[in-house]
This record gives sequence, C-alpha cells and structure tokens, in this order.
Amino acid sequence: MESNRKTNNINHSVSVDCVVFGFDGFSLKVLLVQRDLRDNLDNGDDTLVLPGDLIYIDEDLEDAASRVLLDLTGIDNLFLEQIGAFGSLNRLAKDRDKVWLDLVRPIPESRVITIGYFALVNIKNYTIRPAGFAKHVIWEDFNEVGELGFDHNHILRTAIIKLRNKLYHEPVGFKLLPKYFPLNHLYTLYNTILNSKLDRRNFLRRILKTGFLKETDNFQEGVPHKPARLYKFIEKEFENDNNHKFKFY
Amino acid sequence: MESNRKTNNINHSVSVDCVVFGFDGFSLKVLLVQRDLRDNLDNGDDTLVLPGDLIYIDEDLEDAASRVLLDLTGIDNLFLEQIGAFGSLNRLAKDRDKVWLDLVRPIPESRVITIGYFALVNIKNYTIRPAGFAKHVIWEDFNEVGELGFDHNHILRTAIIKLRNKLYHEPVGFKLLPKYFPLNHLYTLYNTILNSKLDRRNFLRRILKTGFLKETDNFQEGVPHKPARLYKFIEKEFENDNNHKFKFY
DNA sequence: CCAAAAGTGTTGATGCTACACCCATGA
DNA sequence: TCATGGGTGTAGCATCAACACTTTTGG
Repeated sequence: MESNRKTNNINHSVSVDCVVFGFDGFSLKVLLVQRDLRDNLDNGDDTLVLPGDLIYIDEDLEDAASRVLLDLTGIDNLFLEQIGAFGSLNRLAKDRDKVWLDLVRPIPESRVITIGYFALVNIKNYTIRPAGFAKHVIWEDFNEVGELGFDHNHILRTAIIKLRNKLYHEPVGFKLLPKYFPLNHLYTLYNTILNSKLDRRNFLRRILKTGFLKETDNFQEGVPHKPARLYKFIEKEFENDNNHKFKFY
Repeated sequence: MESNRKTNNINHSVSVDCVVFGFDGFSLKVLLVQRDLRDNLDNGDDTLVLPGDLIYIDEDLEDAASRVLLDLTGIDNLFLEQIGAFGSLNRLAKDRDKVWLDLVRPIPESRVITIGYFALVNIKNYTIRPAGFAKHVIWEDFNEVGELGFDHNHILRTAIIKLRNKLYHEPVGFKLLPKYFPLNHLYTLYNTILNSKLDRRNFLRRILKTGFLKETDNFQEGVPHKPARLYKFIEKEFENDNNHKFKFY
C-alpha cells in the first residue's frame, strides 16, 4: 500500500510530526532524525528534526503518524496522542529549512500545516530499525536537544507539557517501561519527567494505592546490590473521575 | 484586506471551526450558525453548524479563527484556544453535508482538515451582529444541541471536555461573566459547566482564597431580593505551579 | 566486610467536607 | 409581612509532607 502511493497522491498542505518519548532508566529521550540523510542526500546539513511526513490525501491523520513511526521502529500500534496543529506562516522559513524543502519536496514553497503527535514507547522493545531511513535515527537526551529544524522545538515544548500533565493525571508512565519493572524505575521516571524530587516513601505508597500495580515474584537480576521486586502494570479502566471539584493549579 | 482575497487565495485543505461558549446566568450556550442561510442560499437545509471557514493561504490559523469570530460578533481579540485538528476521511461525508459543499465550495470534493478553536465570551457584551451573516446565528443551549453538520458534534464534545478541564485548573470562568458580577453567578457557572452541586460555602471560601477576586462597593440592582455585592476579576499572573506532585485524577 | 540500593511507619499539620440559620431587601 | 436569595463559622475527618534506619544482596 505504501508502494503504490504516488506523488500526486500527496496532500501538500498537511503533514504530521511525531514526538516519540522513551526512557532508559536514567533520562527522558526523544527520537530525532537527521533530515538530510533521510533521503540519502548529503549537502552537509546535519539538522535534526522530529520524524514526520506529508500525509496522503486518503489517509487519516493518526494513520499517517502511525505510518511514520512504523517506518522508524518497525512497530505498529503505538500509543499515540495528538498534540495539536501548528500552522504559523513562518514555520518553514529558516534558510536551512528552505534549502532542504527545495531538495526533497515536490512543491517546496507550499504552505504546510503540521499536526503533532506524541508517542510513549518502551525504549528497549522498539530498537530502532537498522535499515535505511532508520539508520539515521537517534535517541537524544531530552535535556540536550539543540536547535531543531522548522518549528520542531516549539512542537517539542508543547509535547513535554502535555506529557507532564498526563503524568499527573493518568496512568501513562507505565508505557515508558518494560512489562516488568522495579518500583524505583517508575520513581525515577516521575522525578525525571516532572523534574522534581518526590519523597520516595510517599511516592511508593501512593502509586501502590492507585491499584494499577501488581507485584510479581520476580526480582531484578545482575545488579550489584539487593535486587528489587518487579511489578507489572494492571490494565483496568481508568475513571477520570471528575469529582476533584474545582481547584486552580 | 478581506475584500482583496480571491478564491484562488484559499487553502482548500484546511479550515477552522470555532466553539464559542457563553453563559447567560443560567445555562451554558454555544454559538451556532445555520449553514444554508450563510450564503443566502435556501434549499430547505436548516442544519446547524459551528462557525468556521476555509483558511487563506497566507493566514495564520488563529487569525483565521479570529476572522470568523469577528465576522460574527464584531469583536476582535477574543480569548481563543486551540482544541486540536480533526481530519478523519469521512468527516464531510454525510449526504446533506455533500449537498451543501457542492453548493458553496469551489472544490467541493476536497479533503479538508479542520482546526478547532474555542472561545469564551461574555454573552452580553458581544451581542451578535445584527446584519448579514450574523442574522442567522443563534445561541443554543449547550444541553439542547442536536445533530450538527459535518463532525461538529465531535468537535463540540472535545471542546466541552477542554473547557471543563480548564475550569478546574485555571482562572477562566471569569471570561464568561461581565466585568462586575455577584459571586453566585460564578457559583452557578461552575455548577452548570461541571454539572455538579458544589457546596456553596466551601466554593465561596475557596474561590476567594485564590486571590483572583476583588470585592467592589457596588451591588446588584433591580433584583427582587437582597442585592448581592459585585466582585471583579483581578488580572494577575497565574502560576500554573506544578507543585501538585503526582496524583491520578 | 563493604557498597549500594531496597524496604518500611508514624506524627503533626493542613485541607477538605458536611452542615443550618439569620439577614437584608423588594414587592 | 412574605418571599427570595445573601451572607456567614465550625468541627470532625482525611490526606499530605516530613523524616531515618535496618536489611539484603553482590562483589
């Protein structure tokens, strides 16, 4: 289905860009691609960008985001959520961006509105595809992301805010961890993403009280200290019970 | 500037749609337009839709939303916030929608992605423009909105969720009220939008504690009971202090 | 035996909920 | 004088924050 797409099947006005977050146990990572190499061009531009693409005219937005990520990770069915639309007139106007657009886009001057998505992945499951496109993909430390192409720093800032809010309000942190994990990984995950220093005992007590965790009989292996018990996430319907009356914060 | 726009200056792939919320003291209202009359056509289709339009190719998204609302209310500079992008392939596919598109759109079959915005207005300030376009605009009770055209029920559902969340977390309720208002209007506003029955005394205590309200020396007039003191909103930087640690809800 | 992280309770303070009566005004 | 909503305080309960030492394992 990808193969029989044609250039004139492309919607030249709308793209998707994906912010893929991962967690390696220590820091938050973001998937970035080197845009020049992406089409095996090389004009010395090593600008990093978020993975993204123009959509096809007969393709749903979220499908387009999935397609981009499938190409990168080889994995379908990622957790995906829309960040929003980014459409300012100058979002593609940097000089280096224009050079790149001229090289690879059929209609380089087209005004493109992009729809941002973010994904949460377990960084170990989805080892980046070794071939082609994916060879030029890197996991960048979130705190070390430099200037990206286009308006991608803006998209990324919006994404991290969404992620933080989600982390406060919904059980999504688990999506960044493997199936079995010690509680302290979850703890450092929260501290890292929220850049806070939560009280460890209070954190553990509360996270257990949510009922989303089940202890297993497995323990860490190969660690140079007392191995921690592994827990797993329990799927259960999360009631976003809006009985938290009003409260500004 | 509107007058020298041309048809070929239109971006036929992207539109904006606006959910305008108002509050009349009793119930939440939404601004809807009768789409057929909108261009002075009349084929018996009285379907209601959210106000919206295709964007111009040289127009920022939010500017497009502002333009649509300016046309309706005559007022510029509304509080506007993006809801998100809506782009499913069948969002314009209902039979009646297609009839309408054939009538008014230069490229009726174009696949259009729309960006939703919502606005909060003081329903009394912005009396709908009496002329032209606006004559066919109505304030519909939120709970009585029927089936709208296109995917506009979907957009509206997304908007109300955003509004509720914002009401919980940020001082935005004031935007729906006039400059001076009695506390009970604010109270019923919260109860109406959150459809809850907050304890009145606890609500008043907490809303005052936020420091966003200042009492004035003015009182209600013309009410058949003890006139309530009027308050006004205090503009001050709202620190979305993320010191509410983690907590699922 | 040493290093490293795991695991584990209590207390005081704060904030939340629940609850009912009198007052001021206009008609 | 009556009807209507305005305005006001407290007490018990639940939740949160702060805080440190012992245990287990691997090396």
